[in-house]
Amino acid sequence: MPAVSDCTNMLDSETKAVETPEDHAEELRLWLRLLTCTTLIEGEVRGRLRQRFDVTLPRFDLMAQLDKAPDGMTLSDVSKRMMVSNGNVTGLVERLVESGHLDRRTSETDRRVQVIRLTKLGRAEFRRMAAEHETWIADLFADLTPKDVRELMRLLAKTKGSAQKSAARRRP
Amino acid sequence: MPAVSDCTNMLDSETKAVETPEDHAEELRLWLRLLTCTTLIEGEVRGRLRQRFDVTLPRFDLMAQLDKAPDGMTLSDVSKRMMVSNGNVTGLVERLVESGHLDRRTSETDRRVQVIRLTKLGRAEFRRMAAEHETWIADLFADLTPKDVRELMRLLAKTKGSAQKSAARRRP
DNA sequence: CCGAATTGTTTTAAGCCTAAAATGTTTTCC
DNA sequence: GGAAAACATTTTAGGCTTAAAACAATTCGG
Repeated sequence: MPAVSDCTNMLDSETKAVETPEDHAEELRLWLRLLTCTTLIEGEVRGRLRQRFDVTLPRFDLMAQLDKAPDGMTLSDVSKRMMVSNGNVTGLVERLVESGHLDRRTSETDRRVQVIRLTKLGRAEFRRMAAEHETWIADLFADLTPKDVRELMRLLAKTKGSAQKSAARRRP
Repeated sequence: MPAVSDCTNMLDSETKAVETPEDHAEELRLWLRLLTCTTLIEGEVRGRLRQRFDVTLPRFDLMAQLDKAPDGMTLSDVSKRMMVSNGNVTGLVERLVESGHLDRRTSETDRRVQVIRLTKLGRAEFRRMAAEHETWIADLFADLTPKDVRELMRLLAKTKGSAQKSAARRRP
C-alpha cells in the first residue's frame, strides 16, 4: 500500500481507534497482580485470625470500624465504610450481638436507626487481636522499604481516585 | 535522665525492641488502602459482569483460567491458580457444566483426576465478555500513566514476594 | 396535613467460600 | 504383594455475600 494512503489513515485517529482497538494488556496484568496481592494477604490474615483467636475476618473488620467510633455507628455507616451490602451487615451484627461483642439499640430520635457499639468484652478482645494483627501486617510487608510504602500509598491513592471516577461515570 | 544512661539504652537495640514495640501504622494503612482499591474495582467489575452478561465474577475468573489452557486443567490446578479451596471449585465447575460452558471428564490415566475444558459455547461467551472486560479495566485505571502502571507493577511484585515469604515462614 | 419520595433496616433466594472430614485412587517403600 | 503415605476430589456444616424486594419510619412539598 502506497505511503500516501498510509499517511491519510494515520491522520484519522478517530477511525484508527475503532479499527484497531487499543491494547490494554498492561492494565489487565496490573489488575490481576493487585488482586493476587490482596487475595494472598487476606487469606493469610484470615487464617491467622481463625487459628489464634477463632474469629472470622469480617467480624474483625466490623469490630475495627466500631473501635474507631466510641459513640457507635448506624448500620448504614458500617455498610458504607466496609463497602458491603446492608443485608450483610445485618447478619454480621446479629452474630456479634449474640456472642456478646456488640451492643445494639434503636436510636431515640429516629426509630429507623440501629446504633451499634462494642461492648466492654468486644473492645477488650478487639484490642488484643488488633495488636497482634498489626505485627502480622508488618511482617507481610516486611520487604518493602519506607520509601516503597510511601510510593505504594501514593499510587494506590491515585488508583482509588481513578476507579471512583470510572464508577461515577457509569452510575452518576 | 542523664545522657549517659540514654546512650546505654539506645545501644541495646534488643531490649529496646521489646520495651517499645515498633510502630507499624504505615504498613497497616497501606494494607487498608490496598484492600479498598481491590474491593472497589472488584465490586465494579462484578456489577458490570452481572448487568451486561448475567454472569458472576467467580464464573468469569474460572473461565479465564481455562481460556489460557486449551488442553484443559485439573480441578487442583484451577484451585491453586485461583487461590480458592478445592471444595469451592467443585461447586463452581458443577454449575458451569450444568449451564453448558464447561466439559468435565475423568482422566484416562489417573482416575482420581477430573479434567475440565471450556466448551465451544463457553469459549465463545468468554471471549465476548473478556473483550469488554478489558475496556472496563482500562477505564478503571485510566488516570494512571504508563509510568505509574510500571511502577505499581514493580511494587506489587515486591509486595507479593514479601507476603509469600511471610506466609512460608509461618507454614514451612 | 397528607400523600409521595426518601431513608434505614431486614428479609429472601441464590450463590460463594472455607476448613475439615470422608471417599476413592495411586504411589511408595518395605 | 500389601500396608501406609500421598494425592485428587467431594461432602459437610457453617458462615459470608449479594441484589432485590419488602417493611418501617421520617421528611418533603404542595
